Amino acid sequence: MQGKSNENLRCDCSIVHQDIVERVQVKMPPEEMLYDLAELFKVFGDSTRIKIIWALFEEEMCVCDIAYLLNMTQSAISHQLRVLKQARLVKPRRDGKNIYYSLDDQHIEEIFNQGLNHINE
Amino acid sequence: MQGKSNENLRCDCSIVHQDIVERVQVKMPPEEMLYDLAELFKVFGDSTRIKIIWALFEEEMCVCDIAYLLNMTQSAISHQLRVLKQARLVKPRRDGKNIYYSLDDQHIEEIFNQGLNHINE
DNA sequence: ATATCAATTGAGCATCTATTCATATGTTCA
DNA sequence: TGAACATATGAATAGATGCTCAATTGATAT
Repeated sequence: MQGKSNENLRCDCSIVHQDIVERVQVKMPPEEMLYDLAELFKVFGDSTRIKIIWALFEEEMCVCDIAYLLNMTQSAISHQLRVLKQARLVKPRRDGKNIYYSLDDQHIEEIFNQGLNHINE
Repeated sequence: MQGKSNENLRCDCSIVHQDIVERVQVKMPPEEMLYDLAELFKVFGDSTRIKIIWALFEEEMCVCDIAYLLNMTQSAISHQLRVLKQARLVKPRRDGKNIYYSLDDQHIEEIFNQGLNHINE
């Protein structure tokens, strides 16, 4: 009988492979890092944002252009750009009345390509 | 005056950079592909699933072990494994009463590494 | 100043999601 | 066969999320 000694654990299994768990445990990155990673992927986990990013692979665009391209309201796009901006994935540049957005990260394209590799295999 | 000719568009801007939009438009991958990509990242966009995957980087584990490692109920883990299984990211192997899960994809680690590059820059 | 236009912002709402709880399935062993 | 255990599954629920609508901010030009 191993596991769940006196600690308040939520797993109710009676037998745990203690050796395996401990080996894995020491390899796990800090909680916060894994949380941040999930937050980043959450940003990628929406097709509107994916489309925006993909469009910006090509060249910078203003909010209005993106809304037109995706046939969505400018408000919806603006909300999504805020999410992308907070994740440091895009950056704005003002030019008169327009605000042009461009990609602010070099890793995105590689991440997307690997994602497509998974989908297409 | 460009844009929104007779089509039923949702963008209410009066001036759209038609040339830019058209150039980007032809470069955009098919809608379905972008949707699938978002679906994949959605799976990565949860810290519980991130933790499960990271644990499985090390070695295969049974449901019970994962629950113990992450201090969560076995039911919660099982639900999440189902999501990962449907996304073809993990695969099960039965051994007696236990079901051992392991990673079913080579691209995941690269995707995660690029994600961490973004976070740590 | 005032009108106009692009973009942002906040509230409201419908939808989705992760977990919990209870129950079912499937395997082993006596 | 039946008891014990590991896992899966379905319903219920609280919290998150993406869009809409209305109002606001900020810039330009007359």
